[in-house]
Amino acid sequence: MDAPRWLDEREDRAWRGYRRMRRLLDLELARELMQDAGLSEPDYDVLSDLSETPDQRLRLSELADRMLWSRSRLSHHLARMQQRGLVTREECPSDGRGSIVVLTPAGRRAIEAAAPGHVAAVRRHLIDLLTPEEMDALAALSHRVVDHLAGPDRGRAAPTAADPAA
Amino acid sequence: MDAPRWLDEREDRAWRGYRRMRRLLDLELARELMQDAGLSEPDYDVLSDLSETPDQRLRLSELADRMLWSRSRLSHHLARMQQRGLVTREECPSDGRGSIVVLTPAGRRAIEAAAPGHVAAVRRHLIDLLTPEEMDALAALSHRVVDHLAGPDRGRAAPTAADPAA
DNA sequence: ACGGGTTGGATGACATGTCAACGACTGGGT
DNA sequence: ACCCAGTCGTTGACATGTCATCCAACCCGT
Repeated sequence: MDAPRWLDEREDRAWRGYRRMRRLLDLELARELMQDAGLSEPDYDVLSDLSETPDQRLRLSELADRMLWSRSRLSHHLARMQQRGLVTREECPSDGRGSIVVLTPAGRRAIEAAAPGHVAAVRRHLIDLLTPEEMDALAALSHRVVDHLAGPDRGRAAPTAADPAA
Repeated sequence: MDAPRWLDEREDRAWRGYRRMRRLLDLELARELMQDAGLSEPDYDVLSDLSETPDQRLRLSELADRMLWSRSRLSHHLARMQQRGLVTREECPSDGRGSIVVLTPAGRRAIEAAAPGHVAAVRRHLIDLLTPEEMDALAALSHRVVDHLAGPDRGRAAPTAADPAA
């Protein structure tokens, strides 16, 4: 990295804007969600993913993969959610090590109560501010970035340079 | 919120893509930054903001405002960075309560060593993947979202509905 | 069926962030 | 000069996330 190619003004605008949006949008959405529904964003995401599933249940690692969380983090977080009665764990019949996360009725009620308000907030602070072209651009660009990050190494080590593993 | 207007497919693509990008991009940039320079992203941001300033020094609250951090968070974080010798605190001559955060030579060296690699990573994983149109769209859209969030209440309480404070 | 390597998940120690006080200081009104 | 509401920064308690490690159960070649 001898000649560092800095960001020009246009690139800088995009990068700084992205980061500021990221931070402010998150703060606001988290604030409203907590205030209106008593859920944190991580709570919401767990409940949301579970509720989208046919039986309201998922293997812990399957859920972790979908959410891009470490198993450890999910395990800790589920412990807290379990204490609040939002989810339970069941043994996995097909794999003695595994555990299955299940949405409780209270958990279902919580996500159903929270969802409309949360979606409205997402609209109010983001979606409804975008032109159709921007919406598509954001979708296209983000998916490209995601594919680029997921592609080269399938979620493993750094792909920077010569890699002795062929 | 009687008739919850859910996200249609196009909106959903944008929203999910954004969130996935957010997460993956962060993980990767943080990982590389830590590996290459031994800095966390928060470390980098603090050093970066300080180094952009004329005298390499800023009032704590000024820095906190720029970064959109709470004073408390910044105070804690500075304590850790101070222990590593990256910054120091000085008394503020004009305000007896205030404290001034100063970049140390070691801190300057750290940011100068880290910056080229970090910028390169930002390019590699984001900037260089965008078309010029997407770059401008991202800048425009993010700034609009930021203005919208900063506007109605100047970083104060919820702007949701009727507010008794006129 | 056994043994070695791998995976799923839990756990404890620790790093980090949030929130609610608190004490020090300021500045404006009297 | 003095009060006093508001601001600055720090602090401690707590919530959350990360990392290394552990154990049990799995897979697979023998």
